[in-house]
Formats: sequence, C-alpha cells, structure tokens
Amino acid sequence: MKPEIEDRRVLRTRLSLQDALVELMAEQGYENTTVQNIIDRANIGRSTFYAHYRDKEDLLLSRMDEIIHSLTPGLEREEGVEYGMGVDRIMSIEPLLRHATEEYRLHKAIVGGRGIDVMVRRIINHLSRHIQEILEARLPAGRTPSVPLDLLAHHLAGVVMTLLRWWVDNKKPYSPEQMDDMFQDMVMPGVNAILNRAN
Amino acid sequence: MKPEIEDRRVLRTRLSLQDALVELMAEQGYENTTVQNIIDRANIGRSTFYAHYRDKEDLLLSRMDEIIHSLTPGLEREEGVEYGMGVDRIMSIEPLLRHATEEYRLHKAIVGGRGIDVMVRRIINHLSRHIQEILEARLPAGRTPSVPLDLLAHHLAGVVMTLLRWWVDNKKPYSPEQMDDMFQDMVMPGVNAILNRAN
DNA sequence: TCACTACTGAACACTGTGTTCGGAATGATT
DNA sequence: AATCATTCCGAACACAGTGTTCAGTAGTGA
Repeated sequence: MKPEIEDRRVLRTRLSLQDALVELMAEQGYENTTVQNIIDRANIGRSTFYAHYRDKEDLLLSRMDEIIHSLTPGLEREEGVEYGMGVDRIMSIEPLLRHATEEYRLHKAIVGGRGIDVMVRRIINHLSRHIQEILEARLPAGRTPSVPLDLLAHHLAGVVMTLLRWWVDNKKPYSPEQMDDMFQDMVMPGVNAILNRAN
Repeated sequence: MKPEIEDRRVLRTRLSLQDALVELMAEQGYENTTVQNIIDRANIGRSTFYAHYRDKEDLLLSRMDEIIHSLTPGLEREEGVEYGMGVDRIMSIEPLLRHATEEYRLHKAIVGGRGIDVMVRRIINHLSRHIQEILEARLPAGRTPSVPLDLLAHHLAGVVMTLLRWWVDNKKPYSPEQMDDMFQDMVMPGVNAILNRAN
C-alpha cells in the first residue's frame, strides 16, 4: 500500500519539479531519470520533494493530464467538406503528427523506443473518450452498432497510438498528410460500415 | 554498455530458471519479481544466475520467443470457405483468445494491467511479420497498395494486441467468437479495400 | 517581534543489483 | 581409482537508488 499524500503543500520555487522532469525525460528518458536528477535540476531539497510527491511516478502523473492535453490537439474535423471525394473524414491524425514534429524529443521520450507505458495507456484512454463522443454524434439515433462504441473508440485510439509509435520509431518516413491518408484507408471503411449498417 | 554474455554455459539443474520466472510472473507480476525470488524458486545460486544471464530481462528475453510462439497460435485460416457470406476471413483472432482463456494468468501478467511492455512490443513484431506474409500472399502480383504492407501489417498486429489487452483488462466480456466477429467488422473492410484497390 | 509554514540537507536504514572468489560437486577420460 | 576440467555454490562485498527523519534555516504576514 502506497502512502497517500493528502493535501499537497504549495511549492514556492523557481523551476517547477514538473518542468525539470519534462526536461530530463527529453534528455535521458524517464527510466534513467532519478529523483536526485530531478531535485538537482529544480534546485530543491530531497525532503521537499518527498513532502510533495510520493515518488517519481506521482510527479509524472501530476503533470500527465496537462502534457496529454498539449500533445493531443483536436482530432475531430469541422465538417470534412474540404476533403471532397465523397469521403468525409470524421477524424484525422494530421494535427497530432504535426504537433509531434514540433515537440519531437518529448514525444520520442514518451512514445518512442521503450517509452513510458503508464503514460501511453493514459493517452489511449484520453483519446478513447474523445473519439467515443465523435462516434456517438455520428451514429444514427436509436441504432445499435455491431461493435459497441466504447470498444470501437478504444480500438481507434489504439490505432492512433500504434501509428504514432511506428512513425516516431521509424524516424518519420512519411509526412503527416500521407500518414493521415493511410490512416483513413486503413480504419475508416470499417468504421463507416459499422456506423451505417447499425440497426 | 551492457556486458555481453557470449557463449552461455550449459545449466544443469532441476527447474529451469525460465520456468521459475514464468511461474513467478503469473503469481506476482514481472516488475515485482526479484532475482532473489527467481533463484530461490529455481534452487540456484546467485552467482550461477549471473554466469548465465546478464539480468532479469535477459532471462525473460531468452524465453520470450518460446513463450510468444506458444501464445500466438496460427492467425491464418485455411481457405475461409467455411465462413461463407461472401466474406473470407484471411485472419482470425479467435484461436489467440481461446488460448488466452486457457493460460489466463500468464496472459494477464504479460498483457493486462501494467503488463510487460518489452514483451508486448516483441509480440507485436512477431505478429507483424506473420501478418505481412499473409498480406503479401493476398496482394495481386505486381500491384502497389496505397499503404505499404509492412505498415499495414504493423497496424493489424497493433489492433490484435489492443483487442487482447482490452479483452483481458475488461475480464473477457465477450466470447472469442464474438471478439473475432467484431475484429473482422472493424479492420477487414479497410484491409480488403487496400488489397483490392491496389494498382 | 512573534508565530507559522515551508524548505534544507545531512544522515540513515533499507532494498535490490551485480561481482568476486575460494571451495565443493559433478562427470568425463584415462 | 586418480585426475582434471567444468560448473555450481553462497557468503561477502561495493554500489546505486529509495524514502524517512530531524534539527536547523528562511520567508511571510500580523
């Protein structure tokens, strides 16, 4: 049983611990970063650290949702009008990959190579919830799809993650647009069939 | 730099270290298992362990391919004839899930909850190679698909893994057959379109 | 100036890792 | 049976990292 940290004290300091962790993660990866590294970087005493966070992971989780939010820009598209060809893209991974290009080191630390599994899972759950809303909006009222929407959403979130991982691990062999095109080709026929054939 | 263990000595003992690890993984998870646990269980001296394996992970990897092989029974189907309805299932996750039911504790330790990330990745790569062969056999000769087959295969392997994970984490809410039906609905339209529309 | 809260950092106990080395057990060869 | 090489044993050790404790210091506000 891990001890609880009930009401977190207010921290008064220059560089926040979270920022230090993010920096170090990008530099040397999460696993290789020790508590000592973090407090050195943040200029904070050891006991202070433990007064605020249970451990390294607690610190990571405290920042996680913030990071995730910044890492996963809107997956939905306005109305798909501009994509013509009869195909309306109800979601796109292009903004995500574009953003990953900008924050490459951080993305790589979280998602590439060994990555941070806890975080990847959290991201998938986050995406999943988001995607489920999109799907629900698209499902004709009163219909029941052959695949429950929570599973379908989880599946799609998993695919997004898989592609992002593959893309980062293979050093971005395609442009975000190309990746998105392929994403559409791979998953949308199935999704559309499920949503439209629902009865 | 990790030191290399060149030619592994032959181990003469009763219960193999790998078996001990598998047992302990199922009982208490991989992360919680220490080298001490392993050598106690296997009745082996500490220095003997380190004469054979660099560390815990090295031991895991040494058994990994074996385990993976046993965990991933053939994904391909004979000729899809028996599935009628105009749909030929070129692959199925049913045998995989069926097997997971039998070896539930082990699957759960590897794939469920926190799981063992290294191993999951390895499994995905293994599946991926397998699936790519299936796809290549299905692609009309001389055609170029809109999505390179290695990416498509990786994507499919990822989906299989996602579904397995979801299924285990949610305590098997559907039967292997049902899961496979949904798998088909979700991914096969896309795969078929890509293979058939190749030019 | 007093009281309060938060930060400091050295010291400590603890867990787990990986190495070293003298000696014991095993087994093959002659 | 004697010899010899190989393998195993396990205690001892050095080391890295964790999380706790505590007496002392610094900042803040009334």
